[in-house]
This record gives sequence, structure tokens and C-alpha cells, in this order.
Amino acid sequence: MAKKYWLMKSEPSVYSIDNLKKDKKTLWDSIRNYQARNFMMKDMSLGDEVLFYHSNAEPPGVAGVAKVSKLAQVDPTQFDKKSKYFDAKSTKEKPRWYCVELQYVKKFSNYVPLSDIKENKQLKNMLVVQRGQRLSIQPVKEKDFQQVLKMAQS
DNA sequence: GCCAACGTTGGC
DNA sequence: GCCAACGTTGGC
Repeated sequence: MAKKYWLMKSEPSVYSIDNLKKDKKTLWDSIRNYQARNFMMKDMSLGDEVLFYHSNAEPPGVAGVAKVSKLAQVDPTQFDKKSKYFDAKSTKEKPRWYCVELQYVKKFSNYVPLSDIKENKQLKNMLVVQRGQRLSIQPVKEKDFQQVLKMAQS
């Protein structure tokens, strides 16, 4: 299967590219949105590359690259009563939430702020620049992915 | 199954 | 901190 590309948002005050760099790998848990979950469950493959996006950051933007290192598995936080992501409607027999594991690839030496992506006409179709687009996991076209990499190098 | 109310996201 | 956009919930 051809490699696919994604953009995944994280608030750096919660989990940033530096956390991932230190951890090497992380479970992308706590996703409680069906569309985002379905991307992880149905569409992601091993080796898919991910733009690591810092949301609610100053400024918001793409901070680096990760890749999918494990396919979707049951999200453990849904069974943790102490977690804010606990879901009483989910059962072990039929878990509701799944998540993939991401592996650190690189942190951009040049952070790519959202404002630069918005100014780049070639990227005007990227979902992240569309108004009101809140989905925390988004598919990205290969040429858009490559363009963001280029911006991170310039 | 409609839709109003409410909660959350996330840029500004 | 504001608020627009969108998802979810729950009454009917």
C-alpha cells in the first residue's frame, strides 16, 4: 500500500515535539473524536508519515515529523476511571477508542508557523488552513507534505 | 430523527 | 479572554 501522510495536532503544553524526541515513541491516546479515530483505525499504515502540529501554541504551526510505528490498538485511557478521558460507555469486550503509536523522526530546525502555510498559495488546499477546521487528525497530500518539508529547510 | 442547547477546539 | 465553528447530547 502506498505511503500516506497525515497532520496530527497536539498542544505543546500537554505533549510537544520535544516530549516525543525524548520518548522516541508514544501512544497517540485520548482521541475522542470518531473521525479522527477512524483515520487511525482504518486508514493508517505502518510507516505513514505525520506532520507534528502544535496547536494552541504561540505561534501555532508544524514542529516536526513522526511516523506510524504501530497500528491502531485499544486506547487504555478509556478504562482509567481517574483519567479525564475515561469513557463509561466503553467496555473491554467492545472498546470504543483506538490509537496508533508514533515514532519520532525529526524536529524541524525551522519551525513552520501556520501563518506561513496560509501565505503559501501551493498549500491553500491543506485542511489545516481551512476556516473552522478543528479535526485533530487530518490527511495530507504528498505534495503538500513535501512542500512543508521544503519550508522547514529554507 | 429533528434540532436546540451545550461543550470543546483553537486561532486571534 | 473572546468567539466562531463544529460535534455531541438529549428531549420531544
